[in-house]
Amino acid sequence: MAVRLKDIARELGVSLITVSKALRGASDISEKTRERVLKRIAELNYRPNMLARGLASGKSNIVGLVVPDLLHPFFAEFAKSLNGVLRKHNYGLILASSEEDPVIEQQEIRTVLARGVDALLIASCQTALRGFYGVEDQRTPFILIDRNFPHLRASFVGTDDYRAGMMATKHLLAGGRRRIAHIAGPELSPGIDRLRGYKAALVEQQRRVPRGYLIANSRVEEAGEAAGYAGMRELLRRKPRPDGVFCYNDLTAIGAMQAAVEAGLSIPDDVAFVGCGNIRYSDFLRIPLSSIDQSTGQLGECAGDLALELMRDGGRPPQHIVLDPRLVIRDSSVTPKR
Amino acid sequence: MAVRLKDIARELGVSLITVSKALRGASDISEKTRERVLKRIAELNYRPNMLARGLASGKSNIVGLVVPDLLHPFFAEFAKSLNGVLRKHNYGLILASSEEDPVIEQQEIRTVLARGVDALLIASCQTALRGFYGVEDQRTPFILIDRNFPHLRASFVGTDDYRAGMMATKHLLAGGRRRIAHIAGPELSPGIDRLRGYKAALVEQQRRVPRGYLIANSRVEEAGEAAGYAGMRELLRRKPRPDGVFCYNDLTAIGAMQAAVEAGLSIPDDVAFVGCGNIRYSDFLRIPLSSIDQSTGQLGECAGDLALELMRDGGRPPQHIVLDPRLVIRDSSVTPKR
DNA sequence: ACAAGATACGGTATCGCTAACGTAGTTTGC
DNA sequence: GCAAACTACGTTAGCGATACCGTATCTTGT
Repeated sequence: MAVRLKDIARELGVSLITVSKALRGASDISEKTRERVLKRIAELNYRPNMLARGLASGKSNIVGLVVPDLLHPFFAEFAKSLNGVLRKHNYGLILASSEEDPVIEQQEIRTVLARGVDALLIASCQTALRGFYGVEDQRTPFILIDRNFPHLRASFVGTDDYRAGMMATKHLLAGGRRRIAHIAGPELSPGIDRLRGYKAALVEQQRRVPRGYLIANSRVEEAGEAAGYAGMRELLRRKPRPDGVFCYNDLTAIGAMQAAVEAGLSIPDDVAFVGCGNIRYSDFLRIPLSSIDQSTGQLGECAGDLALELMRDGGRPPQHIVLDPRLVIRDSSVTPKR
Repeated sequence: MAVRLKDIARELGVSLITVSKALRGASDISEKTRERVLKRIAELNYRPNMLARGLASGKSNIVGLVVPDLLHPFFAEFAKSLNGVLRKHNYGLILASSEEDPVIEQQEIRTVLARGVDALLIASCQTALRGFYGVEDQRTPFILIDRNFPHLRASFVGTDDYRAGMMATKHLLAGGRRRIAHIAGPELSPGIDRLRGYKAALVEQQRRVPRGYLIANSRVEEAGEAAGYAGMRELLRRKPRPDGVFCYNDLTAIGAMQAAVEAGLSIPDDVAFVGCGNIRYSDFLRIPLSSIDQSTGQLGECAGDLALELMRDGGRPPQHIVLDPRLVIRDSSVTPKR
């Protein structure tokens, strides 16, 4: 097998302990011995067995991430930047996907915890808080990402979705739209809060939230385009039809725009669209999509930093990090200047 | 801390070994005892400590995946479907990203191996084979994905990129294009093979590979759009300018099309495009993009299955799994019927 | 000159689990 | 009726590292 501390120790005529200490930069070791050991360690390309170290020290140097769908650009980007932060601090990342299924999610959480992760990040798809029994009573610090549970005393890193919904809707109002619809997301905090923001923006401008202009999206996020397409088809049957649509996310918006174009409408003249998430491709779509940017990369970094903090000091009280969304205006909501 | 085997054993008045055996379904245990143990295990919501199990058994039940960029839809989808296969067999996934940097890649490979993964999947960004010293001489089985090293005796799962390049180019030829350019990818097997396929298709039709129609892409893949944009700008300066472009991948194609549109050209009438990878958004672009589909999800499954095989039987010789690409025709290469 | 502290190193006992035998007690074959 | 085989369970030794404490040697202050 691989080289072990014991081998190096014997070779160098010192004890295993001394090698271990040199490796970890302990203070009670002479400069000379340390160098001698480190030199040999480098030559042999030795790497400590992290399983053994984890078992002995109680620290695995691994963080667990449970997301509903890796393919979704939001989670992919989040995972990427989280990973970047962790790598710099010598933490590994163990990844699990729940496929938007609360049952799978619970299993995954259990197995990830059994692997002894030092912290757990979860974008949960539990609609009931109960799913979190078993995470709470672990010692392992955990952080909710993107999707919050207001009544759970836990750390959270995510977007101010209420403001996101409000900004999007206000933007449509400012563009002179009067009949603004919303294709909503699943009943988790982002969907709920964006919807609240949408409603609040309308109310603030003394408008009633129009009946029938609100499409509840029962499907999972994964089928974003299909849900958006179906939602828009429904909206197109309304009389009068909406002249602006705020969509739960960009995938939904893409599907919705597709339906509008197929119905012979012109975007944004007949109907304007705003999405959320500002995915990389928004700029290159048939009609470039206005969207709410969530600074996804930054969210990943924040979550990583917070995880590192919590691992250093487990007693720290839960923290909430909520980033402000930013509106990115493109052709789908504003007639391009000519 | 958590419940341990020892606790359950004491509680039930049996030995720790008996509990361990019941848990793992060993044969030398009575049906009665097994049930009694399993019942208690379920009640206590016990999960074995995987670090300890890994250390003792030499099997961690974890697979490592090293990719150049998680954000790239290809790798995101690959990781997703791989994860699906692994989950069904109770394997975890530890993820590392090299950010297209050979040095980081080597570090990540080392740390992942140090974590005792049972198998390692790598989409390598090493241009020199040397980067693979240290992986080879490990006992851990490993599989190259997407990017192959022809001279390395290793398992590989990926696309037939030569055929991909050939199919794309032939499709352009069949559409009556006569001046076909190629914006190439990095000098790794997919880029090299797609280029070879492109050349072979031209030669087969008795055409010379036109000088100046081949754009070498020195940048990393991540900057796909920018590279495509820059590449196309260069192609637009050629006289005569190309009437068809095969782009290394879809992101490159998106950037290239952007440049063409900005130059006032009409797609596909003035110039046709074919990409590769068939990303989810190809259908919704300004001009829907013809592309070579790589069955990415299936690749992930194949890689997962192969990894499981290799872990079961380490002595098995390296296997090559090469899936056939499939052409998906959209507006960017064919004038839509009216 | 000698107790007290600092310095550098090592021994022992885990961490939670599994592998590989051991060993009672029961069944079986002829 | 007794060795051989089978059944069900237990004992012992690790896996490769760390934590915690012990100890020999060297400084130091007064």
